[in-house]
Amino acid sequence: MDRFMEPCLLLLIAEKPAYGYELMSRLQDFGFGDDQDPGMVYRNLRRLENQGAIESQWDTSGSGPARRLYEITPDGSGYLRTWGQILTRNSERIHIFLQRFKTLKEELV
Amino acid sequence: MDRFMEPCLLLLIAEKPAYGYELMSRLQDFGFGDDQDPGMVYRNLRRLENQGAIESQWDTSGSGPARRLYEITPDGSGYLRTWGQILTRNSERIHIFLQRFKTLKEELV
DNA sequence: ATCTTCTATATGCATGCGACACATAGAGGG
DNA sequence: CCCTCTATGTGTCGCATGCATATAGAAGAT
Repeated sequence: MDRFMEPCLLLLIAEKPAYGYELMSRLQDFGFGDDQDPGMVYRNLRRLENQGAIESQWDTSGSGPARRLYEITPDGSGYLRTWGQILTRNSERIHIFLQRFKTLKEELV
Repeated sequence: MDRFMEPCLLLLIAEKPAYGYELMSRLQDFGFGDDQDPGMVYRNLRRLENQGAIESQWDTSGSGPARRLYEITPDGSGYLRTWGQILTRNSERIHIFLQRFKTLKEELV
């Protein structure tokens, strides 16, 4: 899956502003492992912020170390819609493959 | 799409032995561009052959430059089945994303 | 008091794929 | 003789991923 984490993070943040550490576990909804590498998550968040898709502010309230609260921007909503189109297309391509693969297997019977 | 060309080439060759140049255009079935980069195709074929998934023999009959005829091996059939599982799973993950994305959009109305 | 664990964010490095350009070469037609 | 089509490759660069590692606050255990 190519950069699949990016649209998932965008969607999760669009649903509800969130922290990086929290997003790490919420990514499991989309089939990411529960042992998800933190590095990937934070790097993706950093890139999205550099692109202007999300914005963050430090949150020092609550216990434990300071954490960044991420929110989606209007630009980010646009990126998310684009990702929706890309993934719809990818889903169609995979579907074509799987259909043809299934046909091939049946012919071998 | 991550390495999506590899299973597509395997499937096409499994359906019928083929030449690289021919496969370049047949890849369009799976949404690859008609201006497909030859480099990627030949590198993928080379890798598959190194992995033992396919075998080739030079074909000097016919007009034009010599060409390699690729055929799938038993190992290659195994790889193809594995790819089928991987892509089924990826398709499910994308489906989850698209469903949730759709839900989010509807809530915004 | 100190040690470990949990929360939370971040960097360093190696590897490998993809995108683009470029190279080589046989065969046929104008 | 040049151009185009067929056919198979290599060179290079950027970037994403995977794995390890660093930093640090806070809470609970001994």
